[in-house]
Amino acid sequence: MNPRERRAARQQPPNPEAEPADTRRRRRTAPITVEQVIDTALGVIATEGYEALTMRRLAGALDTGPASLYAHVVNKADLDDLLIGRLCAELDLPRPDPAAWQEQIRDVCTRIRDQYLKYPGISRAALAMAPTDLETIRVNEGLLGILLAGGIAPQAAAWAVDALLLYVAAYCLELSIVRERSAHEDDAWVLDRDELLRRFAALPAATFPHTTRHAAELTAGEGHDRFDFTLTLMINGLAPR
Amino acid sequence: MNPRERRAARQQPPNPEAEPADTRRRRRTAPITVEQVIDTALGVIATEGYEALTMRRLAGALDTGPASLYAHVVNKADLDDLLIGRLCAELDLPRPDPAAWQEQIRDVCTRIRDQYLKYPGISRAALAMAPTDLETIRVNEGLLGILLAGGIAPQAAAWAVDALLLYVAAYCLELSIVRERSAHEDDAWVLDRDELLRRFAALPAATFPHTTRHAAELTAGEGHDRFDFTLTLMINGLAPR
DNA sequence: TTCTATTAACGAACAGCGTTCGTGTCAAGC
DNA sequence: GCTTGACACGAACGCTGTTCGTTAATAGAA
Repeated sequence: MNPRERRAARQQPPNPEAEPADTRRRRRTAPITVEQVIDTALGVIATEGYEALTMRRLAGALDTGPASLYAHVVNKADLDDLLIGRLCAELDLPRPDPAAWQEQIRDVCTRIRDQYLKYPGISRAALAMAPTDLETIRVNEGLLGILLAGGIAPQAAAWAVDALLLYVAAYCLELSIVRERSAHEDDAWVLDRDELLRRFAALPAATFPHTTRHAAELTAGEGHDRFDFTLTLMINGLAPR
Repeated sequence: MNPRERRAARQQPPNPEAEPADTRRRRRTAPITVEQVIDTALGVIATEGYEALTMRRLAGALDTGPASLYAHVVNKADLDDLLIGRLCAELDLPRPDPAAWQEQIRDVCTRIRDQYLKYPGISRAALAMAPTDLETIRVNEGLLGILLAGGIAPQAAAWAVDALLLYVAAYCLELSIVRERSAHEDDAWVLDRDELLRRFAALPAATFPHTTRHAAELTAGEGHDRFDFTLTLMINGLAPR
């Protein structure tokens, strides 16, 4: 079976009459399955980051050569789609509660964020993904349902889902980049907050009055304070006045 | 002079007593300068996209080999910083007007967006950039000034600048990816809006009630409607009630 | 003017990347 | 028992960013 056909088959709604994972024995002690590839890939990403996920590295983790992967996956891009699909599939979504839609939106976005951050850098793949994957649509549907239940107009709700997901992915991507740098960067190029604050304060106050004056605010934010702030921003902007 | 020293020198505030671009002749008819490298790189990106900007391609455009570039640039990452710096330098920022802060924010963000989109894919480099570049700080300062003039509290203003810039970069990155796909993708994998609408509508209504019902809204949006919407969202969330 | 130290430019190479081709090897169906 | 088809895989291709060692040309000193 052509891997392109595999991909096409995957995009169909799940067909219950398909035979379940046949476990025939091949030359290997156990044949490689797509699920196994996804699991291994996520393992590599979790421990070494998305940048480290190469076809060769993944093949090595499966004790085989890179060519073997192409029997299960069309592309690296296709693999990316599979990974994001898996991540989305693991998310469980609340049943929309009209009275608590703001809390629910915040909750789901936080869950997506943490899911992304478990696999550093993977949000880059999320940005580039086709909006046709079933699991992705499921998450979209979940968020959309919450907003609609909250009384948001359909058009606003649809675009807001888009904006929220885009922001979450971008936030995680940026954070992963920063973390990766601070992890395995030999020399400078990476700055902790104190250093950054000092730099801002040391700028010429004539040309950068606000930056020097509010250096503290610019560098403030423990944990996900910035994330929470932006979510509040969008939710507030969305809520009918 | 070591290219790392070059980089360090670049990060200093501009020193007016530095001698201006000496145009000594080397073996080449004209020596390569950093500005020339940046110009050529931007040219490559503008016509072929950021993905096509490799050190070899860039060197080729300068009629030399890839090794020659490393006399002017530490890294590809360093080159990225230079490119974003140049883009920021070309932005002109309005003088903050307390009465029109919302318009001004929208205006500057739109300018940044268009600047990014002129060089497709470059926003990826923007996401990864160190917040120490002078031109980047200049843009930050400009946005911060507008928000402060508008009466936004310093902490909210500082974080809002962050959120806005992050969203703009992510929006442009996503758009560039989609455009690149629709440009040089042989077969499917790219979907126009009609196709997308049809797919949404064709989903099982039992499991995706909102998606099928509001497929039109989900796929709506000419030009930068989504961009404008999200900016409004954030600005509305920011404005004191 | 002549000599030397510095510096940019460059050719060649390295390790690694995604991907493809051809081949080998196994299990199932007639 | 033989054919068929799917899977695994070694080897290779054309890329990538980056480094090394060398060459050529200039700037400043003598």
